[in-house]
Amino acid sequence: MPETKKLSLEPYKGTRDFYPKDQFIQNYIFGVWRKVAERFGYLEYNASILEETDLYRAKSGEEIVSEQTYSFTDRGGRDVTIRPEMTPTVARMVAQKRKELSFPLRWFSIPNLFRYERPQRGRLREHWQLNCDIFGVDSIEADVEIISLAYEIMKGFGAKDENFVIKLNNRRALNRLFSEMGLDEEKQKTFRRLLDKKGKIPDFDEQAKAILGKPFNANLEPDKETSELMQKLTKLGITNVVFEPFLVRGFDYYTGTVFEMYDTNPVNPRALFGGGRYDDLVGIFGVEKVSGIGFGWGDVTTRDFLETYNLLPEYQPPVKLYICHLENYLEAANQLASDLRKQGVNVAVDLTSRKVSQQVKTADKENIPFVLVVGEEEAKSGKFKLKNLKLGKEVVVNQENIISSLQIS
RNA sequence: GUGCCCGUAGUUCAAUGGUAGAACGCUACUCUGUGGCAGUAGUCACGAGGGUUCGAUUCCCUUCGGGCACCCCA
Repeated sequence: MPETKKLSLEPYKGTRDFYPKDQFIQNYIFGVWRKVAERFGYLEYNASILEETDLYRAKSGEEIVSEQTYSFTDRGGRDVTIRPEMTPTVARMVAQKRKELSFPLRWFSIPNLFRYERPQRGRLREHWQLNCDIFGVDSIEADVEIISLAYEIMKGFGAKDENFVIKLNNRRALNRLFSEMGLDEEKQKTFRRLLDKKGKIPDFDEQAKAILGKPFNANLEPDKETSELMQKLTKLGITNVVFEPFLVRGFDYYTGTVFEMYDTNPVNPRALFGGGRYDDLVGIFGVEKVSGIGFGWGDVTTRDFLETYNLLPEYQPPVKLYICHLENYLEAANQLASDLRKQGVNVAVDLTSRKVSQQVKTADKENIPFVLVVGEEEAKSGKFKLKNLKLGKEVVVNQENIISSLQIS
C-alpha cells in the first residue's frame, strides 16, 4: 500500500456531523418549526442547493457573491453558487409561476445554506434555516401574521417571554429620515451600516458627524406603521416587542418592516431569526410585482438558545424494544422481532453471542426503553419477561400482549 | 479575508525542555438467563508537518481545527 497522508477525522471547517443524538435534536427543532408553520397554514417547498450565480449578483452585489459564497464554474461553463440564503430562490420560484399561483401564498422551507466565512459561535459555514414567507399581501396584516408565527414558534420551543425580545423597525421610515437629512445613495449606505453598529462602538457620535457633517439627532419615535404593528401584536398578547430605531439588517431589498429576535441572555449575542418586507423582489424577474414578507430562522442559534434555557428534550431513540437471546435462540429472537415489526413496533435484535448481561447493557446504553430475552424457557412457555429498563420492572406476558405492554411506558 | 487567544486519553481537566496523570467513560472479570451500585484488572492522548536542541508535548515557523474582535450578517 502506498504511503498516504493521514486522513482528517474532523468534519470540513465550519460544518457539523450529526451523530444520532445530534440528529435527534435537529429533528426536534425541525419538527417544532414544521408543526407550527403548518398550523398557520404554510406549505412546504424546497429547491436545489445550486443556483446560477447571477441570481445572487442581481440582488446581493458582486462583493458578497465573490467573497462570501461557495461559487464555481461547472463543466459547461456556467457560474454556479451554492445557495447562501433561500429568499432569492423562493422569489424566483414565485416569479416563475406568477400566473398560476393563487395569492396570498404562505410557504415555508428548511433549507441548508452555505456561506464562505470564518466560523464563530452561532455562525457556521453550513447551517439550516427555517424560511417562512407570505406573498401577495400588501397590508400590515401580513406583517402581523409573520411575526406572530415566529412568536408562536418560540412558544412551541417552550421559551418564556422574558427569554427573548423582538426588535422592530421600518425601512421606509428610515429612508424617509435619510432623505430629510439630505443623504445621497452612497452616504445612506454608509450611514446605515454605522447605525447598525450603534451601541457596539463607543465613538458613534464622532463617526456619525464625520459622515453627516453635523451631529446626529433624529426623532426616534416609532413611525406610524410600526406603531400600528406593535398595537396589533399587543392585542394578540405579544408584548415582548420593542421599537429599535437602529435596526437596519444588511440587505438593500427590504422595503418596509424589518425585525429581529434576540436572546435576552448575552451569551447568545446573535439573532435567532430576522426578516422583513421585500415588496420589489419578485418584480426584478420581470414579472408583475408581488409583495412579500418573511423571515429566516437559524438552527445554530436556536440550538444554543435551547441549551442555554435547558429546553432540549431528553434523547429517545426510535427503537422501543431490544431483544436479547441465549445460545441457539437467535433465530427465534429474529422471528419474534419480525412478527412485532409487522405490527408496527420498532425492534432491534442483538446479533452477538455475548452474555445476556452484556446484551441488556447495550440496550440500556442506547436508551432503549424495553428489553426481553429469548431462550429455552420462553420457547417452551410462550411467555416473555418484558423488562422496562427505566423503571427496572418486569412483567410476564404472552407474545400477543407485548405490544400493549410496550405502550404503557 | 485581517488581528489576538486556544488545541493533552472517548469526555472534562492536570503536569513537565528529558516522551505524561486524575476523574468519568470504555473492555474484561467478580455475576454459569437480565443493565444501573460496588470491587479488581486492563485500555486510550500531547491536532499535523518542519525547525532550534544532546533531547520538545513544552521554544520557533507553517498548516489544520476551535474561540473572540473586525469584516459581514442571508
